[in-house]
Amino acid sequence: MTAPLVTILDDEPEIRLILTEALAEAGFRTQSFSRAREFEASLKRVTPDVCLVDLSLPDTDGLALVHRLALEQGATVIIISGRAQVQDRVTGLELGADDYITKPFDPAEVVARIRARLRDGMRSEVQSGDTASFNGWTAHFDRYALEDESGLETPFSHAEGEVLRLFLESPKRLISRAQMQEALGGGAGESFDRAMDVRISRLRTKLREDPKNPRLIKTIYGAGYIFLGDVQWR
Amino acid sequence: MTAPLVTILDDEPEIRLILTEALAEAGFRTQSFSRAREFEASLKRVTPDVCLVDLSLPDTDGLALVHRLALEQGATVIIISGRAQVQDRVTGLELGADDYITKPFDPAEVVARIRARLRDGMRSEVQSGDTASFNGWTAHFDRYALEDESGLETPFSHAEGEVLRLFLESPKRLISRAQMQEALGGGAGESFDRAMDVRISRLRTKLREDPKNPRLIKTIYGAGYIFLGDVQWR
DNA sequence: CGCAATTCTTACGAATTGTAACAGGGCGCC
DNA sequence: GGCGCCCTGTTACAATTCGTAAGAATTGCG
Repeated sequence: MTAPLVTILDDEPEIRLILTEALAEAGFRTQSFSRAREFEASLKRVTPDVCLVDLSLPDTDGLALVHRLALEQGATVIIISGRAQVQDRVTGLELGADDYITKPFDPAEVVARIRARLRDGMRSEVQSGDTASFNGWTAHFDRYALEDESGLETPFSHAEGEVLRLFLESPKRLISRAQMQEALGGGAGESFDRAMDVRISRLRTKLREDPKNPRLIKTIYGAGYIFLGDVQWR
Repeated sequence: MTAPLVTILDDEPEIRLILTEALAEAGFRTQSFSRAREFEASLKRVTPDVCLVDLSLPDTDGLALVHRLALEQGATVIIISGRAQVQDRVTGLELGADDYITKPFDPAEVVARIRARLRDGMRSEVQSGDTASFNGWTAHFDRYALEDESGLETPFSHAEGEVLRLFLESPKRLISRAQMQEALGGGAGESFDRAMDVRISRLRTKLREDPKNPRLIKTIYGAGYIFLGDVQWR
């Protein structure tokens, strides 16, 4: 699995530098161009996963280029432009761009928007199943199974998975009972909240927690629960 | 081909009105909600093509909702928020949102961004072949047969094919019973939903699933079904 | 009309989940 | 520390949901 390739087309060297650095740090491969000519030539050799394109180029009509790229070539195009009028953005998007970012921009947001576009492509492809690892365990939410250190899998149910997901989404943070109830069953009906205790109890058994000394799911008396453990989503 | 369905979740009536009008004019069907609860309930019946979600909701944590929608349900989510800080936008996008629009917004831009997201979805649906492969199997919908790894073919019926096609069109995504009934039987009569169970049961037999440990068609108790398996249409 | 294939309905057993009851332990108060 | 009250954990049981077998109804075809 190679890193996604992002190409940058902008005539300002400073912008190219900022973007190249930010993207490299985010784990992407990059190629940058200052002229549309060179950029289009390179497309004949490789197909980038995302193209960042500045509209105000000296040697071509940016919008026409975007149109060729997006609608004819089927590439994923993000426009980066100094023109911030709504009308500019609308026409850019209507012409086939997948996103439109205005200068000045924050590199972190550019990275986040690129990731969003890459996710889109994934969705139809191999779709990275959402799994998370923590302290020797691996939770496979796609197939509802908890994987041991040794690879042994224990299935968990939907209700258990909801609780587990909630914990893994905010580890090392106190989660109050009310929050939990709201996030899960839809706390409208004040059905006895003991259901939650049971869910957690069952989850603890599957995680093989020592009742006397829970290491992962800790109870904060009178406040809620807290999930310890170093979570890493994949 | 029916118009794409866009749902709006925002607690301000004025915003809902503006968006509903703009979207209707642009040719979309719309549904709007003021509470997250009602919104999530509706998701069990229909799957919108795009969800517009306001983050600052009175009755739930907007970010958690977005995460559930985007990663768990695989929905296309556009956040509309009053919080305009870069950090807010980045976390929103990282959590799975497909776009992030800040208030105040121009309806025309919202429409353009929705169209961009819909284009994305189309891109992968170009696959119009009537054959799909997954995990060693090949389904030939043109001649109603399921092909083995070894080339052995098992015929399947029309009803079985409908279910299989539904699964293969949205793999690795939860499909609620209601959605399934809508897609199949055409929600007419409230015929006893056991019919669906039977269809799925028969399909499972043809796929030689182990009843105790199904690998492809998984049941989510109280929620629906999910089809695992890496699908590729030809 | 008869036959066969398909599909639905019915029925009952199995799995999951919520509810209730009881046991254990923390925390304040004396 | 000891006593009670309240919060939490666990177990048992009931309600709901689901799987599948078998018979009934439907459809299609000759």
